[in-house]
Amino acid sequence: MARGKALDDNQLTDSMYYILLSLIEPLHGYGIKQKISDLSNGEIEIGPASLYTILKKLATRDLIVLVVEDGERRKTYQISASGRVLLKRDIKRRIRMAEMGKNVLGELQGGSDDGE
Amino acid sequence: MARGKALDDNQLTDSMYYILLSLIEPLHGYGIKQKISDLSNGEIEIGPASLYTILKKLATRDLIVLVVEDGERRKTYQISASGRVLLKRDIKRRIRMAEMGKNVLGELQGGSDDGE
DNA sequence: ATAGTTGTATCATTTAATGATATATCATAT
DNA sequence: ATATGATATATCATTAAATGATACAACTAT
Repeated sequence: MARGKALDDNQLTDSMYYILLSLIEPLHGYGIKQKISDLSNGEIEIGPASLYTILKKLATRDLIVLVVEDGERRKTYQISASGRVLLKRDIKRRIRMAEMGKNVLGELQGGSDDGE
Repeated sequence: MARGKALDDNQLTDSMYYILLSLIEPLHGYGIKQKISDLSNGEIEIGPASLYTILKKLATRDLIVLVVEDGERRKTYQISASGRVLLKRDIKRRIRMAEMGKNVLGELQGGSDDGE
């Protein structure tokens, strides 16, 4: 996605989505990386560049807040109230998109091919 | 999304997803624009720059094929077999992502707040 | 004829994400 | 003690995706 669509349109990129989901509970950067890997069965691996870049961006937008439990070494974040609202909205958007896909495909194919 | 992740990882960006969905039936560029607006209840509007850029990219990747029914003025495309496979895979991916979101949120909230 | 819609196309720009790289701490085995 | 690997954060330059702006032509209805 480009051109600031992500937040201008109140949409989340996949990476932001995963990170916000991970921050439902307080967690620090490296923990997020691991949680995302967990949640996705190792399917998604987010590197440090993406992680800390996005973390900073989300904090600037007040979608997450710094909790700073561990003083120095770790920076613990958590999703904010507005972040939670945006996240829920995005889950619904994603459901709508997937349903749309199933409908369009379902309309002209009984089944089979790649398996439903 | 950046760094060629979209197709290297066999993932579709939102825009590519919408366009591929529209091309389940043969359609030309401008028709795609309208169909996407239709499918999304006017929620998504894709401009010419995005549309023709992505169309070209999808054709290069053989995810869509040029049908050229209308000789000159219109260029009619349709999704290819491999495009259909990729599309189905992506629908499943999107379902998984949304389910993941619902689960994470569901785990620690009875309901309410922004609605289910 | 002229205004609006249909239709395709490209260029420069903006944003997002990543690879590479750097640095420091902590735990554990040798 | 010290070397190795995991934990932890951070930035820079680069690559890729999407878009705004713009251009141009044909068709349609007034």
